[in-house]
Amino acid sequence: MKIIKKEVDYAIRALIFIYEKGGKSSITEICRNMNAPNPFLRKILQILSKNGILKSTKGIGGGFEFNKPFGEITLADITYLFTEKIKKGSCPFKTPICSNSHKCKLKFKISEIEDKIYEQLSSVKISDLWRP
Amino acid sequence: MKIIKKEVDYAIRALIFIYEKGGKSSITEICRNMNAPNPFLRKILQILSKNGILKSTKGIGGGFEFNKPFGEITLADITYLFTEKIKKGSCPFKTPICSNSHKCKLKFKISEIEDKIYEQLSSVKISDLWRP
DNA sequence: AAAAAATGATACTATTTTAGTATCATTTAA
DNA sequence: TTAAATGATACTAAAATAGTATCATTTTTT
Ligand code: FES
Ligand code: FES
Repeated sequence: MKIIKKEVDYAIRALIFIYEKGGKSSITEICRNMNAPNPFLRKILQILSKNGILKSTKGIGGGFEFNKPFGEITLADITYLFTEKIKKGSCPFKTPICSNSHKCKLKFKISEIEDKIYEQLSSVKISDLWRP
Repeated sequence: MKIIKKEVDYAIRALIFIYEKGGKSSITEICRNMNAPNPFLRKILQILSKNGILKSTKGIGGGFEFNKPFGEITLADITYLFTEKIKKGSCPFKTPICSNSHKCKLKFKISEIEDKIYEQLSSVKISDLWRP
């Protein structure tokens, strides 16, 4: 089971790099220092920007900086942006198995499972990964 | 996040069908009654057979039957057969993030997460899905 | 005003994983 | 001996993930 996508991986490294740089950096600079493809990382940081984790400034001297304290960002915050969440109470099968889908316990179990995943991911801060 | 793969989906339906048929059935018969492609289901049930959930008999009148009581088979038992498990203590990132990977907490958190997933899936029996 | 250096938006392509097919071999009952 | 089943395995198709390309917009510097 793959829990961390490539996008989340890059996003986290980029955040750590920006933090090390004193809180602000540009795609070009980040990519020079970590092994990520420039346009891909750009797409990723744009998503972090649109979702309030970073904020961006255009033009010369611009780049990305934190919009939320580094120490408060969790793995869940990042993962959430790149993975589709299961709708509560929707059947995980292509066509429902249960004859009385109304009484089905699995549907809720499945979203409980997802909740647990996020609960765990929420307990890990990006700053916990940085030089532990 | 997708938790139930197509193979798991088909496997569960097939098990329920076999159970309804009195404990034994053949691929041809199962496929006539549920909407799964014959050679794909065959590959799936072969895996259940090799892993002690079903047992098979060849030749005319042959087919698949339970090797383990229907009521004891859990969603975890089936999922387990079709998804690669994370190795305990392996870094979830392409290249490790932590400078001192020895002290890394995330590595273990990630396998804890997987354990929780299986814990939840273990609590759902296939028979729970059958006409709940 | 113009050029340069940054991000924003978005459509396209490649790679990998998941899903499904085809085929030949083996077993067993009629 | 043939038909009806599974075993093994290599191949192909579809979907999801990963990555590229390009043009637009903003901002600073000259
Ligand atoms: S209705 Fe889908 S598993 Fe119960
Ligand atoms: S060593 Fe990989 S996240 Fe810590």
